[in-house]
Amino acid sequence: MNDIFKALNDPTRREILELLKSKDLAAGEIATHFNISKPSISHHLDILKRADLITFEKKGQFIIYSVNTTVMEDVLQWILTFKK
Amino acid sequence: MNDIFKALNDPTRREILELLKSKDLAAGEIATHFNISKPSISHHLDILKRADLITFEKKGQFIIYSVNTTVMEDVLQWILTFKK
DNA sequence: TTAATATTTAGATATTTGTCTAAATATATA
DNA sequence: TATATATTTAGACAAATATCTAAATATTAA
Repeated sequence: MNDIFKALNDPTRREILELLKSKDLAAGEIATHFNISKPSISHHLDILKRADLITFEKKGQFIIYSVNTTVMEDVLQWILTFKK
Repeated sequence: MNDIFKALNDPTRREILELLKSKDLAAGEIATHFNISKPSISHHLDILKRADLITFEKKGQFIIYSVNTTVMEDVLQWILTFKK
């Protein structure tokens, strides 16, 4: 849970998740959406990976990333405990 | 939204919210639940306040804090956009 | 008014974080 | 094999963060 909130606590990472919401993308394609270097994006992807918020699959020389909605469920449940 | 995720990205602050979920509490009462100095707790409360995740009311020399569930709704909606 | 209690503000410091460039690794293509 | 492309890893650095102690502010009670 700590890793998840940590991962969500960055606008770039949240935007990456929004991008992946509509379409799986390669790391490079993700990077082109931001004015940030590829190594930095790679680092953000790593943090999202550690939080299990994204999954990836190697396709030749590309690495395709997808959002993992099952982890979102955990956050959802936590939030819901505050609704009365 | 940035302020909310920032506020949620700390185990102490999340625990403060959980405490307030069951009962409104004074700043000092909140502080006794942690092995952290009162000024540090005050700082955490300030961050939660800025995110509008808690509200407060002055009662004599005490300041009573409550969780604000309406802001939780915003996070909830954001998370829900990932559920298909 | 003076002393005690509750809380915050100020200032300092060590740790964490986001970013960069340069280099390394892996795969595909000529 | 040699070269180009895709991505990550390593290392450095500035900015943000969580914590502390000491001091300031506000309220209550003697």
